[in-house]
Amino acid sequence: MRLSRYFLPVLKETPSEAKIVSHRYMLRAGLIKQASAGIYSWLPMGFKILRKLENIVHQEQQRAGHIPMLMPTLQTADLWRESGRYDAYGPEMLRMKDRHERDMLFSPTAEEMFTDVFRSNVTSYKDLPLTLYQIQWKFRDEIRPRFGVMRGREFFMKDGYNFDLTKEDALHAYNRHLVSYLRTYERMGLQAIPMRADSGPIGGDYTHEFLVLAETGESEVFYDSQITDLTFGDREIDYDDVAQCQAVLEEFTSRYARTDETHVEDEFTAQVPEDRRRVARGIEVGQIFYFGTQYSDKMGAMVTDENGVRVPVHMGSHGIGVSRLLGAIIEASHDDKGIIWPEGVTPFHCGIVNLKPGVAEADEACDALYKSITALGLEPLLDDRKDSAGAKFATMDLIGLPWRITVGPRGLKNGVVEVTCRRTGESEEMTPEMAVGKIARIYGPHVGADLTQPMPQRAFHTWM
RNA sequence: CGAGACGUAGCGCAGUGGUAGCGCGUCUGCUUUGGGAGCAGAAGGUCGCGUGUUCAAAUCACGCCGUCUCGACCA
Repeated sequence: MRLSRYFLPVLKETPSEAKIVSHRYMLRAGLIKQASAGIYSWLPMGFKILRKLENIVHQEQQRAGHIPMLMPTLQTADLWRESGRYDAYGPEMLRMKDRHERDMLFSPTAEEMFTDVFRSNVTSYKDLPLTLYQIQWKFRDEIRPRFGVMRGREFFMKDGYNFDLTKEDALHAYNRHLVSYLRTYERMGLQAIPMRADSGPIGGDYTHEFLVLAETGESEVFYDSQITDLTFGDREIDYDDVAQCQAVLEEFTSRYARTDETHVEDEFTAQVPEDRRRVARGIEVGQIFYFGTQYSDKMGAMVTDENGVRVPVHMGSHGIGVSRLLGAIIEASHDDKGIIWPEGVTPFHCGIVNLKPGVAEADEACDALYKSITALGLEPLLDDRKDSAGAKFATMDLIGLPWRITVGPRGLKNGVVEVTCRRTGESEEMTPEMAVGKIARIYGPHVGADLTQPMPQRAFHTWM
């Protein structure tokens, strides 16, 4: 993309309503514009990042064998009356009437919808296990939205629902989600720690929240410092291997890690040596639940087991706050000049700054770099505007592309361009060909090779 | 929802009863160009909305709406 043809309304000054760094930088970098309290328009570059995050979530969910679909945002009250949540939910649920005076709502979550789809189509244990999910806009009418997209009213969220014959099977689904979530966050350049969480009104003993450590986090967290040494890396995972998924869960959840909701100081001090005890703040970016037959009982989601007995299915639900992740990533990765995007989610893979647009050799060198990088399957952002060097660098630093190639007559005279790492600020001069090679090597692990396959041994009879 | 603050140009702000301002940004032209350049010119405002007080309201009073902060609540 050429900046002269893009739409990137950056701000030099910070709008006064933005209090935390991610909100300030999202506004200044031209990612979002507030439409009303807790509701945002996604400007082109913000939308691009949102789509990147969405794609990563899709890929990792499908790799785990989970099946994507899409539910309506506007739903009638009927199903919600069936589960009892229409009355239980309170004013957080945005309610409205259609022209026929029917009670409608903007979905804040979708247990009822998914359970209804399941019960209408699945009747035998042979069709299990099954995990359906969506990535869709949700609405919760928060009393006081704040912190930009970190706590909006409208938010983009992945929500998935597993349907299993037994509790053991459902717990495997729980583990599978934990593993896939660890992979997902790590691809986004985040370390998200699974912490024992409060199940809240949804009930059930099995629930973990995933928290990204950040000073501005909404939750206080207590953990064993050994946890932050754990990484998922590129280990091979067979999502159908029950023991393997269980082992990962144990590896990542055996040490003390809790939010303030479940923290018990005595257990903390008993289990963790003093030099490894950490108290910090965290941003919640996901949560997994096993809740048993709560919804299947109420809504009649039953299957016939191998003895011919109709039994309610065991369920769980699992969420990732996709729009919130933009804020979380920025909170975890920025400096005083702006955002620093991890390579896995950056809106453009590298910036090319033409210091002298209009000068033939600079224009030609930039065009050649642009074409070579595009040919690698990568997207460069070329700043070809006639503006001062300082202004261009400031914009590039603000929007946070992890790599920048600076092209000017001074360097070209010696046959070199400058490659700068946004994170470290280190620059290196090299030929344009070497610069392209460097960018190619950096992004090698992040492009291509994203194979996704559903679980091989399951055949669902209405799945076409 | 309780308490508090604030709504004036795209953004940041000044203007406390007498013709609507400043900085940044934007646009035009020229000169510039290795870390948010210079000169000249220009565009851009129902002063959140309504009612009232007054000869006169951005300014005072009342009501409403919106936004933000702290708390409670939440992904």
